[in-house]
Amino acid sequence: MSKSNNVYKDAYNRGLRLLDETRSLPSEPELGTLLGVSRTTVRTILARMEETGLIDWNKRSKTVLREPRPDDFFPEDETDTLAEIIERSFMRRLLAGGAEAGMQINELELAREIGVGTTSVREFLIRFSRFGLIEKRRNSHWVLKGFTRAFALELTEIREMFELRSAAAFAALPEDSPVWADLDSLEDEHRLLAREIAVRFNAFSELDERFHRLIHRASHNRFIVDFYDVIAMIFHYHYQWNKAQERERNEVAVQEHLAYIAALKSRDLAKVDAACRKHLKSARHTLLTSIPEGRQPLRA
Amino acid sequence: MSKSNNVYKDAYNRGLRLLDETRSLPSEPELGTLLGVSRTTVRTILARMEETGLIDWNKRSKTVLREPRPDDFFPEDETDTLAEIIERSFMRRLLAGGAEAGMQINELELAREIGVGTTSVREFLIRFSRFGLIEKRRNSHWVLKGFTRAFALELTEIREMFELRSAAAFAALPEDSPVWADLDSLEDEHRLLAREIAVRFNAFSELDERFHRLIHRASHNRFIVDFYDVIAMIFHYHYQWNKAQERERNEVAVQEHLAYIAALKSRDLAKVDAACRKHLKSARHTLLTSIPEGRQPLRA
DNA sequence: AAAATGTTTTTTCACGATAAAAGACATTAT
DNA sequence: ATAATGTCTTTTATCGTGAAAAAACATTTT
Repeated sequence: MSKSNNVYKDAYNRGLRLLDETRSLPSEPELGTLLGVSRTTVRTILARMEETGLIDWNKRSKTVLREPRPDDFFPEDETDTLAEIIERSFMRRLLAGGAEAGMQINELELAREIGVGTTSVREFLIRFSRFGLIEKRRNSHWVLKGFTRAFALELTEIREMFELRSAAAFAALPEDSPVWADLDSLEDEHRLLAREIAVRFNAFSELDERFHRLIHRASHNRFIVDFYDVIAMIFHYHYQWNKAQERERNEVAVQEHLAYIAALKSRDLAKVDAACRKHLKSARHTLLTSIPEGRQPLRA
Repeated sequence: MSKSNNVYKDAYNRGLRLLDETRSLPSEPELGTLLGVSRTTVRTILARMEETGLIDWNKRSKTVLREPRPDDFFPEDETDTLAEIIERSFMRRLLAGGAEAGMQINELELAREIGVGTTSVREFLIRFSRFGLIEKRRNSHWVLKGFTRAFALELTEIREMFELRSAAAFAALPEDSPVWADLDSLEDEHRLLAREIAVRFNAFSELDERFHRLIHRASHNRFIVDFYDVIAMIFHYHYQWNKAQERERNEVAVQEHLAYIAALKSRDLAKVDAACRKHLKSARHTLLTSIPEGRQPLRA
């Protein structure tokens, strides 16, 4: 086996959802942009849609014949990229205990366990190394540095430095910058979520990421923007395993975001700084309490 | 062909240098640590040394028979790792003009041109991507972002943020920390270089890196420490192609370093801050003047 | 018994090969 | 003439493979 056709399968599933909305599909290039794939893949998708009787396809005409049924969709897990599969397996191992700092990581073993080639695992580890959790020994194995309190402190130190700077840059943006509209709509989403927090509290993490990314982008600095990938990755997994008081935590965070947004809109740098610090402080606290480790590192 | 034996060849060359110093070689494990390779490689080296009549090898006894001649050494270029070869080729293309921003990078073409497999090129590009000069389009090619003025400004912005913080942390280190001794010996090296600057000015870049890495390490933050890799990489190539007023620039930098060191030793945070800022300002200026680009970005 | 050497096994590194996906070119339809 | 479709070519993603290098195990020497 060489390459899975998950790109096709994922695009096909997304394509099925388009059938509900229209009587006939647009042109091939248009579908390509819509689904984010090449025309080659679009044609493979159309071919199958015709085969399964979903559409009638003849050159430019692509008439919808019937609505897609649940069994028309490819199974969810066949649409994942290899990188996603490897990351999930790796993180499960890492968080499911038994992952002591200093432990060595074996490419071959990982590859066998996940059922993929070594090349993919190697590439994953190289990409993953920028998160600061693993390190390579020159022509030898990888070493796990562990998701420790020290790691969390180092991460949040940078995060705070970057976000304070980005927030200040954001507040200084001209009136006519499109980010203000983005901020307004994020504010609306926050208000909506605040009202429905009891039932939709788990929708927060996604909103959280969009909000912070918007702020970081104001820095106009690729290193700051890219660093948010590290934070996002950590918080993504953190949300999955630390469910304690999730509702309460998110409720507090939404309110902090709203205060933060208000401060940004005021363009008062002192207020922005205060609101930003307050939110980051509680975000750090949440992260730290979820790391079980008795002893605090020496450097406070 | 599968894997070159550059590890062996490089270790062999370094091993030859040991022959000058002793009558007989130490044990295999000891040689392994000394050369930074496994015992397997040590034994391959010893086998060849015996074959070429350099030593007499019988179990524990490894008697030196003669001094190594120049032709005993493997050629320099056979001791490079593939990663080094690829990086050099890539940077040469990137700096040798014709590398416009937005240009796309072709893995296969690069691999063919350098004469290596595609896997190695892919892995190199993934590793290299953290420098912020290239970016991957999801299941498609890489895009060159270009070594532009904007890049240099973003890089130096982070550098200044990190170094000011590290320098402050450094100055706050306790009296008995071993870094003060390191700083002292670096100071000596700087004084020595200052005296011989006329003839040894090109020894500065290596000293520069060691000095700044020492300071960054005081942050005790892996993200700050790792970020110096980006700076080091840029400066490494920058030094190679911008030779204008190299001697003068380095002379100034050495003096700035000495002032910076004095400030650190005084532990006066205000002085540290001032000396650090002054040096970083001229470093930024040097880097910026070497980038030919008329228009300055809008965000000043 | 501790440390070295001798031997075998495992892992890493790098390649060529192959299917999926993208992209380029030629042709046809509006 | 522009934009779509049809066809062919190139590139990317992934695997299995084999040599280099590391690591583990067994045996001998001090």
